Amino acid sequence: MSRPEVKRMTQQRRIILEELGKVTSHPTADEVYGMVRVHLPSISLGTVYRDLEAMSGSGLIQKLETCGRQKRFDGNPAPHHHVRCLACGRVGDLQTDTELYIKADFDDPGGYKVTGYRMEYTGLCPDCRRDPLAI
Amino acid sequence: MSRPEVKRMTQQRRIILEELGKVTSHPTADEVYGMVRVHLPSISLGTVYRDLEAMSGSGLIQKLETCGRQKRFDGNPAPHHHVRCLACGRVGDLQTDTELYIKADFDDPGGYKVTGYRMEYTGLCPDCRRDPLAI
DNA sequence: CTCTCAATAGTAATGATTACTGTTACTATT
DNA sequence: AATAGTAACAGTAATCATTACTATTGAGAG
Ligand SMILES: [Mn+2]
Ligand SMILES: [Mn+2]
Ligand SMILES: [Zn+2]
Ligand SMILES: [Zn+2]
Repeated sequence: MSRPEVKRMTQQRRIILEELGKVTSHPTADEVYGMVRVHLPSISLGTVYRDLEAMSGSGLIQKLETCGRQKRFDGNPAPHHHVRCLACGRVGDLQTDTELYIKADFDDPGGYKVTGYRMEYTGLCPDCRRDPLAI
Repeated sequence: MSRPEVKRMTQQRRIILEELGKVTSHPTADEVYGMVRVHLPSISLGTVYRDLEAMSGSGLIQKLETCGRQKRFDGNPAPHHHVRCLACGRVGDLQTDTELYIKADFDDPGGYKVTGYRMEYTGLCPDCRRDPLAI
């Protein structure tokens, strides 16, 4: 439960940040690895993981813990909502005007202190809409 | 993306169901394995995984895909909300009266068809409230 | 420019889950 | 009751994402 932070802006971090800024696709660590390797062929996958973790800890990017197997990352650090495609796992941005007035910060009779919530919309991405395979 | 279902109520499934009904703790597959082994020492962990998957597919139990590393299981198939402790990962039931009127089933300009949402409250469990270690 | 230690590449290890494989045991039918 | 068909089983190997380790490099403060 530690929070690594960015102390030095290395080549690796600068390029990861740059590449993440170019897309709106919320890539996985592995996908970021592929994008960055084009410009820095010797980068290690471990570095990508470590840097993504550190930069999200510092608020430069977002780590999306969508309820899939893999974590996804977002170059846009501003808070906003996301939809996850139930068929292929892709994640998209969602600008919903529906205000979420969810009563967080309350005591539950069960004894839990509720301080927040995590919300994720689900649905179908453009591609899977027209070809709805087994979901 | 297949959905295995229960066609035969075996010893293994009956006992898993029984043990899951005794607790309100939302155990992981591994914890269920421990509970069931007391009554059925020769059961295999793979069987526990398969049966939990099959019985949640059939609606006999719930699979909670809380955004932690491990899946958790709930003997209560009725829909209700959950809190996850940010310190230890434990999951509790939450009876919140706050009605969630979230506009699902709409089209996003991004092209996604939004059909639902997944919601999870976060906070601190009774134990971690009084001893707030590094979160 | 020099020094320090944060960060790196490369690789091994971990941990949860899933797949495989030969065997067992429900269930329906002769 | 014996037979057949096949769902489910135990045991084990494999997968996959992620994290840890270790010797080496380089960012950036002074
Ligand atoms: Mn986003
Ligand atoms: Mn529950
Ligand atoms: Zn899709
Ligand atoms: Zn706790």
